[in-house]
Amino acid sequence: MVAVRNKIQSTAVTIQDVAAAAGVSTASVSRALSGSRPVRPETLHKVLEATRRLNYQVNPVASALRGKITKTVGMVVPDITNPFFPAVVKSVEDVLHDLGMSLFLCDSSESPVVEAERIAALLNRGVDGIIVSPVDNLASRAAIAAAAKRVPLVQIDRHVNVDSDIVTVDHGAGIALAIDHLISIGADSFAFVTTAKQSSIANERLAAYMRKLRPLDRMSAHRVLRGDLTVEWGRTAALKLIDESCPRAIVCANDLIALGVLQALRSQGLKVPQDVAVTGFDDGLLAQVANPPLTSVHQPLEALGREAVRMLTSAIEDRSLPPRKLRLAPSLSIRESTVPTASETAGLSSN
Amino acid sequence: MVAVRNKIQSTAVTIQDVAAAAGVSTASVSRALSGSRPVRPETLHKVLEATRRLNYQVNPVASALRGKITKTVGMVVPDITNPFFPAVVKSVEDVLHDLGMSLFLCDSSESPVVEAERIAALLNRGVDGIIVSPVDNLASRAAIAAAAKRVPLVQIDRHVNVDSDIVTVDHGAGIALAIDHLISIGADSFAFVTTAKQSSIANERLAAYMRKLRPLDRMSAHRVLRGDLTVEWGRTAALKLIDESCPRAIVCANDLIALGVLQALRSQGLKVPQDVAVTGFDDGLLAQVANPPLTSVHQPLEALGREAVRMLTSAIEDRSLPPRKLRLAPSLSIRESTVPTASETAGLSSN
DNA sequence: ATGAAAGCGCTAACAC
DNA sequence: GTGTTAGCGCTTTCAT
Repeated sequence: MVAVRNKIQSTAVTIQDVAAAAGVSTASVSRALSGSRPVRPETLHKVLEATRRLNYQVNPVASALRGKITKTVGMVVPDITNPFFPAVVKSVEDVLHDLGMSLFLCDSSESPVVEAERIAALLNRGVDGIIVSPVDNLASRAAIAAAAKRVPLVQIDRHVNVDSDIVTVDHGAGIALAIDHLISIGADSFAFVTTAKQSSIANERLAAYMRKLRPLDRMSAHRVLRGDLTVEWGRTAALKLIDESCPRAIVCANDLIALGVLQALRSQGLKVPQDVAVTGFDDGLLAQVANPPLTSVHQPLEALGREAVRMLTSAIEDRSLPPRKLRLAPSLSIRESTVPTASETAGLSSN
Repeated sequence: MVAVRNKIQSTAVTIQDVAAAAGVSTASVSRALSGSRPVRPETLHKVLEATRRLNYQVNPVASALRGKITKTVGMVVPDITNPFFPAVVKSVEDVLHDLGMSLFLCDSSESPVVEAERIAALLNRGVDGIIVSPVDNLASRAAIAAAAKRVPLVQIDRHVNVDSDIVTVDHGAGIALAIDHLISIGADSFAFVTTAKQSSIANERLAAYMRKLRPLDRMSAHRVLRGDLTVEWGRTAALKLIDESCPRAIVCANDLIALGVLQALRSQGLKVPQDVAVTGFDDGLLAQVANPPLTSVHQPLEALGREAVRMLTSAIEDRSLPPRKLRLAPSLSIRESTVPTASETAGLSSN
């Protein structure tokens, strides 16, 4: 006997059923359940009772068609495979569900074209708002500007030059934290390994690196290697540095790069942090699983997602709100890769 | 002048507008666009032209209310933060969008209760199908069985004992691959570090480990450490092994554990793979960023997602299809952590 | 505070 | 092959 699925099309209970059971009109049921207008306590009670008894659930599709809000939010990330994003997505999904909303997740695969398609699809679906981390400073602009005209939109982490809500951390301050720490453990020569792509965050991080180091060591301030935000580039860049004038500290633009750097240093027999100290940026899962564990600029991933949703929902409720910009403070998670060698000796040991 | 958003509520163009513009009925427009019934080439042409000219897009909400399909799929994963899942999600989202469908993503936070809530929410939203990776062998069963009765459902990776479609890899074969490789490079004593939780995949992996090793070395066959699927447990377990009788090879139930093991071995001054060889399972991002790079049983993550969608959509189209079970073949990605020491010497060097 | 009734935009019968 | 029409289940006037 072959199992056949879905024999029983559980006939959904409608608002009409509830109205009948409660002995009131469908309008009253709707009002009682949504609270859109006051109802007599007695009516409320009858409705609630019938609702519970019949196990009624509002049909969100019908509600959306009539009411013009879908209780859905779309999120577009450049690459869900980069561990930075799942952490944010998790937080977004969590908060959203507590508000009775659902999340359409889209991955733009780092392509502005795909990104524009996804945004268009979300708008077409009638999402109440969009959270997006734009792929490219320039190429993403048009689609995001257009979307922001139609629905509330918040840019998260990265952002293009569009008048919308923005939630991000202070990347410049993060880089400064990393450098201050490296200096405090005695590092006196530096390099910065980053991406060649132009994004708001890459630019901020680079500017902060140069600003901080210029007064200290012009050589270090200009020791900047540009590739992309990948492990491979981290490896390549580190090998270059080792070949040339290897600095005592390598500041990396994200954790992926930092892990590549760690691999390369190890493969060349260099000890971390004794020979070279390394810092990452993001401080997600990767920093914790690194070997040795990686000191990294911590981004409050959960807060980033939570605040993005908070901004979005407030903008959904009141569309006349002016765009706001939230800049969270980063911190530094100090781990083995830059642990001070001893309490009194401030220098990096060189054995 | 403060910017105010969404002044222009771009009045959506409806099927009526297209019908008027094309000089046909709304029914013809619907038929022409959906292909649900044949229309005269001339009609088709007029409709298409008007559609393009007005930039018409079908309203998915209205379509869903009337047509009983929403073109949405729900996916529930236990923890989007585990790099295994983002890779699968990416593939699912990608394929889905090519089919004109959208993805509701939910994270159950490894909780059967949350999982049940999310599944209920998805059903209430009228998703056409569900892809789920169940949290717990027993506790997830009820909600999944109930959902599978209402809509097509495919279990991915992990699965509970419910008559539904299933897509997974052959975990037993994967473990066998890892052990065979370790033997081929001369390992003669083993340990298995895994989770204590009961899941279909954990059980399969463990059974395969014991089955394979029993004939070779009963001592090794029973050297099994159970904790959970985390880096922390990997570290703890490795330290235990080092304390007691450290084997020459450590087989890990996933990459997270393997990374913890690598950290612990390094912290104790043991060299990988010279002193101890290590293998992981999943072979996602983590295996590549590991230091040293980790030999790992490769799961075809992209294929897993793609096949899950394929199964789901075919079940959506024909609900009378019997449940199917797809078991993909794993492979082994050999990296530095178990690289043979030399072509002729089969043994692990011990210096 | 409540009910009756009019649609939201679309698709599926049902006629022709 | 095409048009007409009746809703899908809900929210919201408009009366009362």
